[in-house]
Amino acid sequence: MDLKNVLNEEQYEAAINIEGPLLILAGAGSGKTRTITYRIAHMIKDLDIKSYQILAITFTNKAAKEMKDRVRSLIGEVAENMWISTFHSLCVRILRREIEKLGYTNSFTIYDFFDQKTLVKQCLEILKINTDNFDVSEVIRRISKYKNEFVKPIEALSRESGYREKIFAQIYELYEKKLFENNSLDFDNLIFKTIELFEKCPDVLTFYQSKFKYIMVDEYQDTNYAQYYLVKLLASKYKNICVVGDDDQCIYQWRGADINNILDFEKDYKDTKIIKLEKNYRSKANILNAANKVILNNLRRKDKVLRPINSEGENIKVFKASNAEEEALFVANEIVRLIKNNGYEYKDFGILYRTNSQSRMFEEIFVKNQIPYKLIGVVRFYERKEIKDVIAYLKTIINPSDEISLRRIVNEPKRGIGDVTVDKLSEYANQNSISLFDAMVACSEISTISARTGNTIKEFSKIILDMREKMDLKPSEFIKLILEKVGYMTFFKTSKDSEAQTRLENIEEFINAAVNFEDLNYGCSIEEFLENITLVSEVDKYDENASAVTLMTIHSSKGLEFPVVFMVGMENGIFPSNKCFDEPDEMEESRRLCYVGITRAKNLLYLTHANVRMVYGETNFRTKSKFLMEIPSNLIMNVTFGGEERVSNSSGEVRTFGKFSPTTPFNKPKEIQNDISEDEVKIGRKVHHKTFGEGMICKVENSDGKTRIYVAFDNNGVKKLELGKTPIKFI
DNA sequence: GAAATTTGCATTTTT
DNA sequence: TGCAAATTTC
Repeated sequence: MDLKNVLNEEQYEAAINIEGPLLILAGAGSGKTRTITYRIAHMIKDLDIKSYQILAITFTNKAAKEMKDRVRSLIGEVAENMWISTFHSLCVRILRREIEKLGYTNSFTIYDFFDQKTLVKQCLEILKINTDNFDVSEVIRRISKYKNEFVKPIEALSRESGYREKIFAQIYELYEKKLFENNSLDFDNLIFKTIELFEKCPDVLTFYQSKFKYIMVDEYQDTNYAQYYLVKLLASKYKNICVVGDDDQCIYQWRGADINNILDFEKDYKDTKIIKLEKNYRSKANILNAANKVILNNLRRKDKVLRPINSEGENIKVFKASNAEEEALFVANEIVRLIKNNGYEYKDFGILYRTNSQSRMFEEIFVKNQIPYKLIGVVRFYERKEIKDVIAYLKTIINPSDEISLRRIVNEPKRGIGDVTVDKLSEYANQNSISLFDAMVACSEISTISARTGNTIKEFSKIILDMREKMDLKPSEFIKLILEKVGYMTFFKTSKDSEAQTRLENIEEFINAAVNFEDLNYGCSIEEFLENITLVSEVDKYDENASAVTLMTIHSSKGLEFPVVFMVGMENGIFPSNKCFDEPDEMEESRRLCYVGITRAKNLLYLTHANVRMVYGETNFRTKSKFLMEIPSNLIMNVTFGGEERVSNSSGEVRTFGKFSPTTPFNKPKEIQNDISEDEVKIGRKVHHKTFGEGMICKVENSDGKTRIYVAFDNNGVKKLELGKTPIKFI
């Protein structure tokens, strides 16, 4: 391969240094993925390294897929045997083969956050711990922390001395025991158990060490201790380890990512070669310089600077809005203007914010102005109740020990197996040391359960047992069959719930997802399908070609780029958050986040902040973000809504900046749901209620300054509602 | 049990 | 403020 022609000098060096430890410090937009894919292609094509000897680890499935596609396009199907995967899917793959050595069975299920929550609640109940002092999420965080640091329950118990800490360790111990009994693993366990497996079975470790002669890890700055340790174990035989990362982009410390992993890489691996990729191909020079200046304020970082390849570009546009609404209007207006005058498309815009709750105002304004947008990362499809129920059915069938899933669906749809019955079954199961499901099968042995309930239980367990015989069906067929057998669809079809229709559609969508998966993975099993949906995130599904503006948190934007970026809510207290002002580490992480946000922009960068904003129900004056002040003023251009602008450079000159087009389809915001003016309330008008669905106003009543309306709902009869208090919208 | 009402609480979430 | 969870009410 003619690498010299397609790579720059540093990239070339990175691509040809194959033996021994290599640290690639790759700044944002420096052609990192390109370098890695050529590196792999070079190894296979020029050096005759076998593809099955290569392991490449990424953080997202999307990144893994992209890398695989790009390698494939360079060298063709030989790439197929290469392991390119996320940490988690790598571990699942190993564990599915070997976990029996740890006493689990290979049909183990993976628990998501919600399953974890349920399990922790169970643990707290068993240990009789008052939930006032021990918040479930806090417990999960602590447990996760232990696992990220590879601390086993026994070690946690012996190391903790504080009163609370001891209790956390106790919960951790029980939680692990329960997970084991359920033959289930949580996300952190996938990595934890793989390490445990390697420690316990040196022959297994040796096998993988020998297999993976060449290892690459992307986004190394965001690895936690457990991941670091796992990589270290795997790489210790050949030490052909290449890690790629950017300490300035470490934004997951709060989740256990240890920035020292990248900062100390040279200490960990003797004779490390370091290559810096500092040429930035993505952003205009002004944008890049701003990013460089901001990040310079961090103390703990590797010395490097991003050098622009592109021209200066326009100045960074800063807009001070009087309030949140104006901020959103401004953004909407700019989008419309740029599309009209400068040939941009909707998909060229990314709106980035610190917290998901900030998206609301933008959505509202975009809806009103018919700007198509896609929201990433708020309500995840697989987190909807009905979808989780279907998944719980699958998990119950696949893994007979999974009590969490079984409990979830045992009375869903309602079939008369309530809490009392489940408690009886559970007690029997404990006494006889069998699983809850086996207790159900043997329910006739339990004297306290009536014959009628017993029959229902038998009927239910028979369905599950029958389904276990049908696991060779295609996933979509399998899902359809189970739903039919338990009458789930019929339940929704006859349900009065106004959400029923949506739920039904979601389930159909879920079946479609199964069909899609089958098409892409011929002959795949239900287990594979299930695994895929548990391990795939929202950002993975981000479609860069969809014609819509993207709204997402800065965190989710890592690895993406947009021709035009709006970073909104640039105010102290939001970004950086209040906490950062007390904790320097948090401030630095926040600054890195700011750096990530800025470097997403290719051509234009907008930073907006509001003078007044409502936060937690309180309206207060706001100050502009500390980070904004860190950008040299000669790179900034203050803009105003209408069109004129003021340049805040030293010379104080004023230029004109894109006039507001009169044809811009712009409406001032109209009613928000709760301040509907009374004269709009007319009999016959159609409304939508949050819980009751659609209906029509049939009577209006005015008394003591309140307006009450009577609405005949399509599915829920007539309700009397107070205007302004009830969540309705006109349709 | 479901619906209405009150209370509480509030970053970021690659898997 | 706006929401989800907890609690009370019907």
